[in-house]
Amino acid sequence: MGRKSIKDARQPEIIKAFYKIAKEEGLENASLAKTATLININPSLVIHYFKTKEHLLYGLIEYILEEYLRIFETPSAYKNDPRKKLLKVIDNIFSRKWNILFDDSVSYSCYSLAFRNKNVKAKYKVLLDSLRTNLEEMIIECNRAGVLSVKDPAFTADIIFVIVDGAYYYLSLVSNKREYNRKLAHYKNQALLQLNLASSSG
Amino acid sequence: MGRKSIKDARQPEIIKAFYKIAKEEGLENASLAKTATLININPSLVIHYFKTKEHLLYGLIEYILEEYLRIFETPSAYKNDPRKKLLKVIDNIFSRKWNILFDDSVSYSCYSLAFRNKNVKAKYKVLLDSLRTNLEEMIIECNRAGVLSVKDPAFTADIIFVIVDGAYYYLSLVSNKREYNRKLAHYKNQALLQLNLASSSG
Amino acid sequence: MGRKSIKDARQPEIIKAFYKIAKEEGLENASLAKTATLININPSLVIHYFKTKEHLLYGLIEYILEEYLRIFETPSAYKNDPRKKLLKVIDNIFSRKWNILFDDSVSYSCYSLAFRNKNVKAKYKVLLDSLRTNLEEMIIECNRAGVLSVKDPAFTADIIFVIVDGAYYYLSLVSNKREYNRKLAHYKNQALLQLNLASSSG
Amino acid sequence: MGRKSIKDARQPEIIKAFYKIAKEEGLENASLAKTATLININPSLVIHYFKTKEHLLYGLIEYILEEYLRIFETPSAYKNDPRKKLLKVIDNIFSRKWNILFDDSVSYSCYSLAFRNKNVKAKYKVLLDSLRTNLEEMIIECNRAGVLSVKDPAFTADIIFVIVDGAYYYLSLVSNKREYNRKLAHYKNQALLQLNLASSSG
DNA sequence: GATGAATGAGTATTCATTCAT
DNA sequence: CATGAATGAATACTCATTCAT
Repeated sequence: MGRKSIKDARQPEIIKAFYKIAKEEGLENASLAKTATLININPSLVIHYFKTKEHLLYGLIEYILEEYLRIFETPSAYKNDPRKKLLKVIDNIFSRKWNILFDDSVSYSCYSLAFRNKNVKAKYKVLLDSLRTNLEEMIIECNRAGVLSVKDPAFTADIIFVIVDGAYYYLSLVSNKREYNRKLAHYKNQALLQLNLASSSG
Repeated sequence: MGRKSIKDARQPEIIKAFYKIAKEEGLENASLAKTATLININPSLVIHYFKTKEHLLYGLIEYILEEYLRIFETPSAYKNDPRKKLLKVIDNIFSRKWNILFDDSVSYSCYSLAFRNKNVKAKYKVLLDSLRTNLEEMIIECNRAGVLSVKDPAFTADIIFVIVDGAYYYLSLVSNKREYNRKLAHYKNQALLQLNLASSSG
Repeated sequence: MGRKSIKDARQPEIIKAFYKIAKEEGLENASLAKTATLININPSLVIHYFKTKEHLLYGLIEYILEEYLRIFETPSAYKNDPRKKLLKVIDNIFSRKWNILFDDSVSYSCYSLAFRNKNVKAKYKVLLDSLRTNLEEMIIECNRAGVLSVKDPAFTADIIFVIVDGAYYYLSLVSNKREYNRKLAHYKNQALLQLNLASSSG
Repeated sequence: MGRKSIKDARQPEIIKAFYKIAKEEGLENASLAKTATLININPSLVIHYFKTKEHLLYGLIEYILEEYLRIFETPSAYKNDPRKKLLKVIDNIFSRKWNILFDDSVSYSCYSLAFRNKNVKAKYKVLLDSLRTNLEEMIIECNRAGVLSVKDPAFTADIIFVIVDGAYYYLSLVSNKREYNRKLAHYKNQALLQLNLASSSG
């Protein structure tokens, strides 16, 4: 029944190339032609796989959002220790690691599309809610295990991510490494405060 | 100094037109041609006043940042009442009013440019610092007047704006009005908590 | 001769789809891709059956020309009455029925190709001559049966189709139904005049 | 007040170039790029003068239709001789001269657009009506001068153009020169018959 | 018979910009 | 100050077609 489809391999390849261009030159300057050139294919092949640039963009957004969720990846050794797991996630969030993922113009450019595109808006809402729900569940687990006693896990998870998003909004502008780290520690402490886990200082 | 030059009148006119287009179609789709058409002038005239599109963009960013600072406008009647003034500003920030100013794709698109453009990055840093400093001074004034006793006004101002920025990052995606208002109230309360001014709940 | 090949079924299906697209969007905008999409097949399959787009176009033209000749279809009851048959054909020609077949952009677009393509030109010449010869034979039959006495049947048939083609060239532009019908009646009468069969008026 | 516009010179230049390409390669293959190349300008300059290809097409159609009306041009010496003028126009119409103007794929391609474009349809209707009205007036003048006594000048003018249009529809397919001329003479005679001016034969 | 991969040329149009007037 | 001429590069996308499976 016809030639074998290699969509599963090609589509991510193209999306990643598109992402790379967008990172380097800005989403607004990322074009089908540049993307195709990067991976040595014909521009019309990009269209073949995504129909329109818009669909490629949706592909990119989905890719980015999936990456975001990897923040919850923790060592399997922590499986039975909800407290360790939670702290590890908090560490992940307030590490340069996530920052690298998060801290680029592409995600803000994509986000800005949400204001004019319901599809994009919905995708981002799902992501931000997923982040919150995942964290909430981790808090609940800690409560259940008796290692934490947070009154309103849902709101707590919410406010933590509010702090995270607001924090990086500011930190993205900070070039000075010392200032960056000091601020980051402060913000992290505020997050831990919400869990009654803050260090004495801050 | 004589008569005002036409330049002084034309430049803001063009910037506002550019902003309007950017709001409606996205910054990435805002062009000199569209801008010129909107105010019935020749595209060359836009170049005449701004040299390049990049300079027009800087004009837009400055315009937006100036608008941000209007959040601190309070009735002159409050002049001698630092507490009232502070609360009014908090009200402003957590009102739909500021949201309308803030809550559009243009500011995020401009912000995203900061990652690739040091000039833009610097401008945004100055703005975010100004917001924080202004608020910090208001807190200090309240402390001095004895109506507040905040230990670290600088950090408090900082964290309040972190909450604000994170709050709107989430709220921009919320279409449901009730959910929106409930969340907004929560976030506002968190800000007031930082000032030891929160209502009992939250 | 055994089982019909799929080719015999597929080719007309494709031609009809191509025709439909051409009707709706104009021949110049009809593509293999759109044709294939319409009948849910792969564009390559169209090429498989027609080798090139040009051949598909020839198929379309042949299809259209065949449709034209259906104007001579008359009820079998008229078989032995040449006068009735002739009048029926004249009726067919000057009815909306033929118009619907004839009155679309596709036939004129195809016709226009005759100027640059000898193949197309020849096909159209054969058609127009066939139309004339068929009518001529009907007139001769009427002459022979004594119900008509037309001196030059060949030229009469010719001039009748000249009137028909010229008539629809004008009528295709007439939107007003009353004007359309009045003109059509006039032109029909002119055709009948050529056969000495016109109504008193006109 | 700015640079002098040369639209009046450029637009017709571009239209003629577009027409030339359309004649040679067919309207459906005439592109902005080819047009620009022909007259050594940049494709975007064509857009500068016509905004869209559609508008260029309208320009072309108007140009063609204006050319059509030149069929009524007669030597000024005939000014006071309506009979001579009328016969001259009939001569014009049934000469190769008009044929050259009329007899190409472009006019039929343009005409075919009328079926999907009200604008084009209206333009063609105006032209065909103008042709008829002009001829009608010439007949009336002849009647008044006593050199003709045509009962229904309007319908007579109409039917003459019906014959003309139908005639060229057939003749465009005739390659054989002798056949072409014989037919043309026949058709012309039919037109003259409508004016009671036909030669004895026919 | 039928599909999907892949190409390369082509399309109209938009864009920022320069320069002449 | 302001317009219009002109350019050249870039854009997303469509197209017919070839070839592998």
